[in-house]
Order: sequence, then structure tokens, then C-alpha cells
Amino acid sequence: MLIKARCLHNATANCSDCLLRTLCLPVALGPEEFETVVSVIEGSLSFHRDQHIYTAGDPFTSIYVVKSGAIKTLMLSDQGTEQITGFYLPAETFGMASIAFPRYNNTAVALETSAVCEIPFAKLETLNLNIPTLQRHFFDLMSREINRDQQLITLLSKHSAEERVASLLLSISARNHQRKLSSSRFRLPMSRADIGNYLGLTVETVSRILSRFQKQRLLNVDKKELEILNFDALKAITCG
Amino acid sequence: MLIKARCLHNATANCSDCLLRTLCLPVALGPEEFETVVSVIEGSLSFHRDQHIYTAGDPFTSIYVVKSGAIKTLMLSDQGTEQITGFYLPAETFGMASIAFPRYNNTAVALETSAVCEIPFAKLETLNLNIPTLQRHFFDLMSREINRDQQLITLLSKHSAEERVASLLLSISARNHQRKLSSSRFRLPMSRADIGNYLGLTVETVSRILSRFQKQRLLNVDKKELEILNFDALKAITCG
DNA sequence: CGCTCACTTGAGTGCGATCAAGCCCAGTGG
DNA sequence: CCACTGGGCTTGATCGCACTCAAGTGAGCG
Repeated sequence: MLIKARCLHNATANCSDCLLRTLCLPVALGPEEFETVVSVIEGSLSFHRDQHIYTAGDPFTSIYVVKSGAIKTLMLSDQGTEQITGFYLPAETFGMASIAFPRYNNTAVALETSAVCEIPFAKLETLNLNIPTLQRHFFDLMSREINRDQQLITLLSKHSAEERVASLLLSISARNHQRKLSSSRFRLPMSRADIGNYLGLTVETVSRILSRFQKQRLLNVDKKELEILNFDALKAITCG
Repeated sequence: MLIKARCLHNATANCSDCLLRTLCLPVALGPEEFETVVSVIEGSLSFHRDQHIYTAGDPFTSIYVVKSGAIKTLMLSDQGTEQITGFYLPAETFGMASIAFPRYNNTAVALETSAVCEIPFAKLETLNLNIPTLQRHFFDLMSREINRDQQLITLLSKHSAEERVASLLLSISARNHQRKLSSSRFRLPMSRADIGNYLGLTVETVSRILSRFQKQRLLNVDKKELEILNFDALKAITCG
């Protein structure tokens, strides 16, 4: 809240003060390199629920890092059906799927009130030439994105509905843990419909599975509030 | 065949003579830049069916470009089930999913006798610093890989078995067209089992669908030989 | 010749989709 | 203040696509 409020008034990024600093920029940057990098980052932008950070077809300019809130990215297929390709939580980077193209090929939407940092890609490219660590960092980010996508492919291709839901919950839990939030109690930023869309399931199936998990005392759900009661059992479910 | 035979004897890459040159390296390289790039590429390596180019767990060193033949990459999940994450045809690059990690996190296997070029990633990284076009090229490659993966996610999540098979066939056809081969008559380099694994279907389903397509006069299949008879109808199927 | 392996085809089953109804709660207006 | 409304979510009943199980074919090969 404090961060978000400040950012609304101060458009320049102040990475040094940012709580996510160690998560989203390589630690190995020297002090003057760090300043150079910060100078190209556009200050925090604020979006409320359902607002687009960018829309498929817009000229590609920047990639983004989530500062607070949560973002989903979605592709539109030929017949207009949407596929959610990712949920992005604070410190996570999105927009990289469009780097190879003149226009964004997916759409990024705020799931709740969110703040993001904007990194103009052209500036980043020239910066990379002088700061090897930085080039390496962005290769890493893209490689990790490929990995995430391929894990999702495996999930969709080989796993049952229960396994998919359990995996998503544990993934969000682990990512919360990484940023020092509770891994057992948190709020799901997305709707049941979003979860279903992402996992290739219908809303009804997602709802039924959450109810079933609750009946089995694996977790408690109340609307979007979630508490995981039995990590081991959930983990066991994901492993088929 | 000629290329492959030559490469077996000559370990240094000779990109200038390579028929795929315009497809796998950026055209905008100056002559001396081109020479520098070629100098770090390891000469063509040959693999026969089922041989591993690299195996998950091997120290990550290089990314690869297919020169001839065909390669599949696969991830192993917790319980040992394999998921094929991609088929790579000549001029296509694989291995990028492992850039962020000290070891390969997937396995690359030759589907048939194949030749590949090896690009040591550490050398590539330093080269990038002096050749902006090259950095851009590899960002593009990775971004395109993310896109391919996300298209597959959509396919698995939202499309029926028939739609998935039709999409794969048209994808291979289009990629053949791109490298000046016939888009209507070609040999499928992978088995029915591979197709099913990739598309999240069983062998039986793949086989049934190919038979059905043939009965509908959309294509002819004889073992791995494929002839597409009705592009429009296949295209219509992929669009749901 | 007999073995294996990739593929095909058929019959029956089950998981998740579809269709349908109802609940809960926030927002809106009288 | 309450009545109404709409959207997100839950729950139940039924359906159908793709999986499973099973059998058979044919090519390649020792």
C-alpha cells in the first residue's frame, strides 16, 4: 500500500528502496551499473482490476515487472477463445513473449489493483551490450519462462483435473514463500473461471475439486481466501 | 545426404555453404562479423535414431541448430512420465530452455539420422556484446520459442483431439514450406506414440484420427509418408 | 520361420464437459 | 431501510469424447 501510493506520485523507479530488488534484478550489479539500469526503468504504473497493461496488437515497446497485485496474460486464438498463458505475481516479469515481434501478441490484464515497472526493451538492449551480467539476467528470465510454459504443457498433457488444480495451488504457495509471504494462507488473485481457463478445465470442475479438497481436509477455501492444511497430501496428488 | 557426409569429415562449421544459412543466422551480419560468428560454431555432429544430443542432468554448455533430420526434446516429470515439448526440424534451434540453469533440464533425442550444429553458449554470450544484431537474434529465437510453447498450451487446453492432430500436421507442413520443401507431401519423422505424447493423446486416438482424415479424403497416410489433399478442410478443423 | 515392434481397429468405460438450478453477496435504486 | 439484480460460485444430473483394454495386422529382422 505504501509503495503503491508513493509510486503514484513518483514516476521514476526507485529500485534501491524496492522490497523486491533482490528478486527482480541481478545482485551482482556494481553500484554505477545499478544506477544506469534504474535510469531506464519507467516508474511504477498503476492499474485497477480488468485494466490492460497492454493489448495484443499494440506496438511492442516494453517488458514489465509486477510490483504489487497480480497480472494475467492471455492469447486470443482464431475463433476468439481466450487462453490464459500465465499468472504473474510481484517480482515476476511478463511481456517477453512479444520480443520477437513488432506488436504484442498477447494481452496483459490486472487481476486486482496492481503496480508494475516498465522496462523499455530498446533501451534494455543497448544497456545489455555494456553490462554482461544484465544480458545474462534477461536470457535467464526468458529461459525460465520457457521452462514454466513447458511445465504447464506437461500439466495439461499428462495430468488429471485434480493434479492440475493441486499443482497450481502449490505453485502459488511456493511463489508466495519466495517473497516472504505465508505459503499456507493467502488470497487467490484470480477467479475460478481464470483458474479453469488456465488449466484447461471448466469453472464447474475447478469448483468441485476445491470443494472435494476441502471435504478431504487438504485445505480451506472461502471465496478467494485459501488455507492449505496438508501440503504433503497435495504434493502427493500432483505426482499422480 | 551430401551435407551430412561432408560434415562427418569436416568438423568446422561452414555456414557460408550451408543451405540453411538465411534461415538460422541473421541476414544483417557484416562479412567480418559473420566470420567471427562462424568461428565459434562447432562443426556438424551426427546422430542416429534414438541417440541423445544431450541428456537432462548433463552440464549445460551449448544450444543447437538442426542441420538435417529431426530432433525431439522431452522433459521427465516426477514419476518418470515423459512429455515431449517440441519437434525440431532443419534450421530450428533447441536447447534454449536450459540457459538459466547449470544443467540441461530436458533431453534432446534424434528421431532419425540427423546432423546438428553446436553453439557453445558462453562464447555466444561474449560475442553478443560486440554484435548487437546477434543479441537481438537470440532474444528473438527465445521469444519465438515462448510463443510456440504458448500456442501448444492453447492447443492442449482448448482444442479437441482432431483439432490437435490437424494443427500439428499443418505446422509441419508450413515449416517444410519455409525451407522450400513440399508442404503437401512429406515424411513424418516421429512415431504415432511421439505425436500422441506431444499432443496429450494416446496412440490409439492419433491412429484413429489419421484413419478418419484419410476416409474423409483430407489426406493420405501410409506409415510415415503423408500427403495432404485438402488444406482448407484441415485448416477449418483447427479453427474449431 | 518366429519374434518384436509399430500401428490399426473394435468394444466398453470413465472423467470432465454440458446443461440446469440454486446460492450468496455486493451493488443499485426506490 | 429493503427489494431487486447480476455475477461469481456451488452442486446435481446427464452426456460424450478420448482412454483403456483387447485383439489383430504387417513390416523388419535375426
